[in-house]
Amino acid sequence: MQRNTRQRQIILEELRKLTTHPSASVLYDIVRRRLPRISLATVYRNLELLSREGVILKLDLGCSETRFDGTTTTHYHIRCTHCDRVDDVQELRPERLPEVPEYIAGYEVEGYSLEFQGLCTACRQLQ
Amino acid sequence: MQRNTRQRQIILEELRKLTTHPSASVLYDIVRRRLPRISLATVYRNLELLSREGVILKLDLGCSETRFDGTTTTHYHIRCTHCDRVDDVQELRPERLPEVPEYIAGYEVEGYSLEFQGLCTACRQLQ
DNA sequence: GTGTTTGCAAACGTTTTGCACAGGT
DNA sequence: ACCTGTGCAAAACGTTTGCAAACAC
Repeated sequence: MQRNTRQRQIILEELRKLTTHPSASVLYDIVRRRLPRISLATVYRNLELLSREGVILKLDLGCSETRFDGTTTTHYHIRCTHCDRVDDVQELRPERLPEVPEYIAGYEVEGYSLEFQGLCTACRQLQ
Repeated sequence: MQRNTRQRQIILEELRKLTTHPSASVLYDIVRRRLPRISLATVYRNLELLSREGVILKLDLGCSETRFDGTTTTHYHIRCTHCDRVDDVQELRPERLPEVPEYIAGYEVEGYSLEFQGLCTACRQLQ
């Protein structure tokens, strides 16, 4: 049976406050303000557990660190190729989403991931 | 000015022989049969250089290792969630590919990545 | 009380780097 | 001759693990 620890509560609470799709270590720095003795391993373990349970989303975008999303409703992301900022994509017309055949190349298809890349407003101004 | 070394030639040649989208270390093991003294760092450096030049493709799929593709023509991939095998996707109707607006969420869009996941034939039979 | 979760430190797997030497042009 | 590229070893990086103590239930 799974337990409701203070660490897990606060990790989820702080993740849900953010729209920035933080990495484990960014979230660790934030959570540490409320739980100064928490360890990075605890953050990793809870993010793993919460995403395995479908409470949060683990985002494997093209950047070095895995990012996390407190929302699990289907939506897409765009990542800045310059600063690795990640934002939600709202303006996708659903009729222009990929078709998902039951089988592709002999595989039984389970799903797909779609991620946009671009230059964010801030980085565009630096160019 | 860039040089045409034997290591670089053979790395590219062996990558292009494969349709398996190998990781750096898998390709290293193959290249080593022809160049026994080559180092893994050289393989990494050349794969990085070749992909930066647009000669090959660096695939950041959801698995632990980066995979490489000797082909740069636009196509998509499907990865087995069980064994991490990666195959090319042929059967995508282009009218059901994502639309790419010029701007999304304030970003100047550069492109997108689309990857399918599923169970390959071999892994399906083990279930 | 039991069994899950924690903090810590150490290990892990992948990728990158510093450096002196080798080799392409 | 120059200066890019190599092999090697070590470091870096993000993440996971083993363990004894702490804590939720």
